Amino acid sequence: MPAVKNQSTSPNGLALEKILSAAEVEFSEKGFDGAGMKALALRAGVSQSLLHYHFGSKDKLYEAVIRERSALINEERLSLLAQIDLSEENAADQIVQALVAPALGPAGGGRAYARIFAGLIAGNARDQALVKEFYDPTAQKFIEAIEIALGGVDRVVAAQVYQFALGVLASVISRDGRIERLMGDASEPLKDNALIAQLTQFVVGGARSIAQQN
Amino acid sequence: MPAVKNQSTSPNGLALEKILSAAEVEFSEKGFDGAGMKALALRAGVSQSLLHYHFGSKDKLYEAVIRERSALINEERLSLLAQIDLSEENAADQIVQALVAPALGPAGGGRAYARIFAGLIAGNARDQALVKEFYDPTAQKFIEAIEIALGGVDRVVAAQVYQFALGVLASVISRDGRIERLMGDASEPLKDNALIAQLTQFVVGGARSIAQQN
DNA sequence: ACTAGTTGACTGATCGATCAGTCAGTGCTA
DNA sequence: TAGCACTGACTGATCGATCAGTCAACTAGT
Repeated sequence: MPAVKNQSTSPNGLALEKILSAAEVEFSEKGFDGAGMKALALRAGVSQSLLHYHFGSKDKLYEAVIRERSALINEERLSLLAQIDLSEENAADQIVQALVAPALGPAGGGRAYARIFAGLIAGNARDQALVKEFYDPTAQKFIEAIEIALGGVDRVVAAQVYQFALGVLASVISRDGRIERLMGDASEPLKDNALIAQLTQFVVGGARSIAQQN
Repeated sequence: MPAVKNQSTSPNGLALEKILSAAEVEFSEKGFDGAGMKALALRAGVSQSLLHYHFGSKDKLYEAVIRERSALINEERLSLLAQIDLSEENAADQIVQALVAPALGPAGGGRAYARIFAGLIAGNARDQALVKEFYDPTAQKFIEAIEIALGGVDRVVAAQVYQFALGVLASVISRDGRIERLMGDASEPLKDNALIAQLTQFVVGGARSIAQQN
């Protein structure tokens, strides 16, 4: 059992990547407990044994999926965050977009992110541990930026705003057709950039509303 | 198999209620797939067979849990909503509180609600069907109220605001200790009423920000 | 008032299916 | 021939569900 090895390098056409992407879909659709190693292997087009050969256990495979996706998202988030001039007028808007866009964009793998959200909200212990390890460091950076962009608000307020913003993101990340249902007949929901713009408007508006009364 | 029968009446010390409350806890902690009928029966202090005797299947039992809890929450929400004068200045604040407070309060059974959120965000088909049946009608009423309270905004905007508000609620409903972690050392998170107040401030601020630019 | 018949709540045993995980062995490459 | 990727056959455990059957409570007939 070579454990995980082969992190992301290699020019190979190995089965590792097939497994990882199949696992991401499977876990996203069924959740950790709902997903089965047999079905997962079938989707990846490899034997079930190979999953254990490469990753050792179901838990490890799940962790590998989260690790891989979080690395992509965090990289893009921090890259966008670094380009922001926090003294600018609309710094807060840029911060929110840096937080939100990577999760919704092509590199985002919204499905895996949705899974993490689901696990968190449900209070699942496994996902909590993964979030702490893979997402907390980046979250800290964003909270510090929010402190400044909002005019030097308290850290408690900034953390609260960050939490709220994630909640709004979570509400958008699952495209389940409910919003269309609730809007009724002829209306169409916002798409992509327009949705991100409105989301940002909402979060920044809410944040400023909180900030100015504290 | 008497199916569900005994909806809520009866002065009995029957096992039905023990099963339902045990199921609510079990499903909340482990999710639908993670929860086991054996463990659930053990927690309720009855035989595993009795679960099938009363509810027929695991799916039906899950549905019964959601139905019971959603009835309580919807009742309280609609009751609070009916008391609001939509022409008042702070009608929007009252609407948000009417939406949020029942889910966080004692009658709310925040755990079960968190589960529903989790399923929705994860895109689970089963939970989507339940939400459509048990939560959509109340949601429609709230969206109509938001339309008016925000000064006659478009229905699309009102629905979007409702969705955002639910997301913020979801971010708060799971007390998993992350917010404390992100705040750092000495700080303490908001509790109960103060939290609801800040949540409301955020949502209404965000909603107004969206409304006035459309 | 006693009993036979009926019902409903509930249980222990057990079902086939499926679960994650193991292992000996095969083929390919260096 | 040594090492690596990979597979098929397999295991014990656990899953949700079904079964026949027990037991107390209630009703009806005499």
